[in-house]
Amino acid sequence: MLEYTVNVTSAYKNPLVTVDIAIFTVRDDALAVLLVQRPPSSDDPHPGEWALPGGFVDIERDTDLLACARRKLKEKTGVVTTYLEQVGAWGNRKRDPRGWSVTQVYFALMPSMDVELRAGANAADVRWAPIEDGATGVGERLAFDHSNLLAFALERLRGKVEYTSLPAFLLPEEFTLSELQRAYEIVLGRPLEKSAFRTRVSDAGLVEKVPRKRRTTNRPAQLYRLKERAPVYFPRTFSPRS
Amino acid sequence: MLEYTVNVTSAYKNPLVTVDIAIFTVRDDALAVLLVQRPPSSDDPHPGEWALPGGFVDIERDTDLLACARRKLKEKTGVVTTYLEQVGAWGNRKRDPRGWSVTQVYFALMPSMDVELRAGANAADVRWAPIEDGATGVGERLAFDHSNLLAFALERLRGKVEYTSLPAFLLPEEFTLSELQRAYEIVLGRPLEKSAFRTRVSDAGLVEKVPRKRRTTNRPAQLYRLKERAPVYFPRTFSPRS
DNA sequence: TTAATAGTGTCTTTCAGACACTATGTC
DNA sequence: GACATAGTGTCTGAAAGACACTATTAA
Repeated sequence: MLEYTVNVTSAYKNPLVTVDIAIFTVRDDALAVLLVQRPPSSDDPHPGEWALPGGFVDIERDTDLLACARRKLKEKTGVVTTYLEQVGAWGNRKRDPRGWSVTQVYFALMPSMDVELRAGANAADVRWAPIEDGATGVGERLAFDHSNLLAFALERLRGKVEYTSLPAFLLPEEFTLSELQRAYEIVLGRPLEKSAFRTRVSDAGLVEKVPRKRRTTNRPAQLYRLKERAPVYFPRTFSPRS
Repeated sequence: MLEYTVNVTSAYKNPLVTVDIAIFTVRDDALAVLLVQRPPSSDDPHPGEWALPGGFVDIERDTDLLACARRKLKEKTGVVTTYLEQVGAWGNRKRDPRGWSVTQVYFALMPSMDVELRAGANAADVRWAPIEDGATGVGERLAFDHSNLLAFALERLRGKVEYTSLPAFLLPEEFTLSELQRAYEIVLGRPLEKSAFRTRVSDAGLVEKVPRKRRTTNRPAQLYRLKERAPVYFPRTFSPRS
């Protein structure tokens, strides 16, 4: 019988591994990110400060990294099916006072109506924090290096919005094209031209009509839903960057 | 009967953390990736098999993840300054028989002339393995899940080549525009149109002339070098994908 | 009828694709 | 001069930007 006995020193020298998630939604006509407040007085670092939801990988419960991220997402929001994407990993000796640690950062997109916030264990409070147009984060400094992690997640999100259908995942299942355009504008922080936007969306085959209309105080708007669950990539970005 | 006892690290409930690197270069007019052979008989898993270079994060020596990747790169190739980018992280219970493990995958680009291969500790042999046009990896199956990791690294590389200057990092410091175009074609696996390519490169301000020419058996070609160390992003992809 | 938003058509601009053309070296 | 590769010019087509225009409902 062959044993792979990992020696104890090696185990000690292994970094800590966490998963942190930037959960985005659109609320009050603005992009918002979910924050949790760390327990006010405890042995954990940064008591009482606000942070991205996350925590240690549990090698008993989590079969893989994505499952770990989904578990944490569900614990805070109750939401299971949503868009979830890995942003990157940040690891060094100093980011966590408990030792050399690596965090796997994800971002999630969801319609705000789906969400029932739950503080749950390990969190004193939960809230949506708005992100100002063009800002790289929320108004306050977050625990650990989470302000930086949020800035990276935002940068990735804004970058991909230029050429993908990601903002559709911020909306409820059925939406009008004006609502979709508004979601793009909120994430990008700049207005888009209506005609070009609609041609682009329809050329990409992103959405399909549903036999309903949104009725307000004026002309009703056709409702659509996503044709595919997966994101769609457009042939070009919205406006050349250079 | 071969049995992997439940590893000691489980007791600490923390995953193992490794860094693996897909090091790419252009050799013999083809894209190639660096492989290392695992020691033929040892207590380590997958003896004698070929794998991407990598290994455990050393929390004593490595100040952060990038430093860890640079250390491993230098150990195998002697190269210090090169393009290095994080591709993503893969972690689950089964990928390493020693226990729940997470690997941070990077890819590196370098001119082949810079490289002096070194097997070093922990590796029986080192070699460049060519990647066929359009293939998702090398001809053989790699140790662990490294065939998958390589496929992801390749996908990322090919994707970014559509709209960035990355192939320039596969070339020596001075190069002709034809050589640059060839590097793009090798990575993309398809021919590009000369005129469009040159307009694009010059519009992007990617390169600058050096006062030398490459002399062969016909008209000499102007030599160029990168204007910036950092990659340049083009306003559009080479050819629309949809 | 008016207000308000939904939705379309047309012209322009930008840039890649195709391809022919000229330029400049070696032999 | 022949040949080979370097390098340019011109036309076309695809898709975004700008902006005016029409359509449809509630009140």
